[in-house]
Amino acid sequence: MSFDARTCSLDALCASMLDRHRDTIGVQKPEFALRKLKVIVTAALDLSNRKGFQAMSLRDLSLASGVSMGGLYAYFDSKTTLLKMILTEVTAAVKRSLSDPPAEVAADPRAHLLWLIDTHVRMTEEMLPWFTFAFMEAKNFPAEERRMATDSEELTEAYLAGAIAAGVRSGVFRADTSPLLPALIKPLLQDWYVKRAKYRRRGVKMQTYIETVQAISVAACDAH
Amino acid sequence: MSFDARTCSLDALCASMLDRHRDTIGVQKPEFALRKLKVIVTAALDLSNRKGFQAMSLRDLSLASGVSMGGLYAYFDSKTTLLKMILTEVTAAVKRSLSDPPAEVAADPRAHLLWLIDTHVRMTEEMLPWFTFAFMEAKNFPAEERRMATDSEELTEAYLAGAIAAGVRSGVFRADTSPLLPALIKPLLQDWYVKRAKYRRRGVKMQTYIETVQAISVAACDAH
DNA sequence: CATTTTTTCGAGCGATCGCTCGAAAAATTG
DNA sequence: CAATTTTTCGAGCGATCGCTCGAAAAAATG
Repeated sequence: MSFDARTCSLDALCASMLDRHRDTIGVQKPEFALRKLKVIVTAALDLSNRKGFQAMSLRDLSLASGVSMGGLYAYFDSKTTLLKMILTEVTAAVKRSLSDPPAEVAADPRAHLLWLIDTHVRMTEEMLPWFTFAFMEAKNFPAEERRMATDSEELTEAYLAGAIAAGVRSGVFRADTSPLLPALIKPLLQDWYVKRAKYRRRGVKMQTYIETVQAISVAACDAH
Repeated sequence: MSFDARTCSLDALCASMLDRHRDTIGVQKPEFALRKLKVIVTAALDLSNRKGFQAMSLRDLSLASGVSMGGLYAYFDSKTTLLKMILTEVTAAVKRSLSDPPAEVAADPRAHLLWLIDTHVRMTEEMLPWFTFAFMEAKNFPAEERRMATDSEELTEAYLAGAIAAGVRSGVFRADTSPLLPALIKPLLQDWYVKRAKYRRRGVKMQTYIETVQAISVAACDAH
């Protein structure tokens, strides 16, 4: 299936969070819970992305979200749990969005590679604060949460590697394509959200960015 | 001049720090000061890169370096000053290493581009913990220090852009080379230190990495 | 509307933070 | 070796941290 932005909306992601943790979340009524959770998560991503997750105090979060200190703890039992909840949704969204390409795309390695690049950039654009949070903060996370982030990154790289390997086998990509290529396409994809402010400042359109990364990637492996 | 690893050693960088801040550093004798400063900086980079600069407490730093709390403040007057001192050395090292290529390299745009890539990777390898600190932590820095980091990044990109523009003018690079190319070579260079652990785990040699990034970059702009 | 349940609140707890400062230890000097 | 300077030390200060919990407010119930 092609990329569906609706499954990456704030609403959808918070609803999923609520569902995944309905046993530990103290608020019973979904309409109450969803409304507040969205406010909390929005504020948490914003504060974290500006000062770092560690530097975001729960008093900051309380003030920014308008939810009292005690109120916050109806949604998570520790600051680390909040981190894990957000991280879980990001990694799930990555897998959901990249795992099943349209049939006609999956059959064609070059199309598959182009599709992965296109979908990844669109997904990160849609979930910008989530990705900024999950992968720029990752190195300061506790061990278990850091592992979640790196596993998710390696999964993306594995999808790229799969498409490229298939292309090499079928002859549309050169046999001497560098084995480092999948690892190096990854930072090209990540730059869209890591340096988002720079590209915005320069007026770079998402479509231009996608096509440039696609061109660089294909030029590095295409058999001409 | 070509890349000189000696100017990027711990000794050289700490000596430079000492010189730059000799008026605010309370320890008079250089032999005392340099020895301790090296220990402090080494520990600070290590702790910061594992837990984040914000999360590194000065008590952690005191314990890891073997220098007492009070002793630390003979070298900086605040935690932010320590940050700024390290950042200053990194940005100076970038400018020093990349600003003047050998004459025969500067005259040839393709050689210049290859040289910038080679030199950047070698420099970041030599100063690995410094770069990890300066650019992975940057987004959580106070405004002024964050600006230092981004300015340094833009300087590197400007060097790449200069070499590529010269190549386009002289016809060795295609006229329709993407204007995004310099911005996108940057994350390829950064991946060497951002994901250093991954490349080490996979046994990727620095020379292989350099050559692959060079090949991808040239393939994206070469006139064939 | 009285009662019960659910949600929200924020002052307060112990721990830890960046940082200071007077005294001890070490090195230098005459 | 006594006197002086330089270096090192760590307990303690006020502020802030993550987190708790009993009470108030709001909503649902009968």
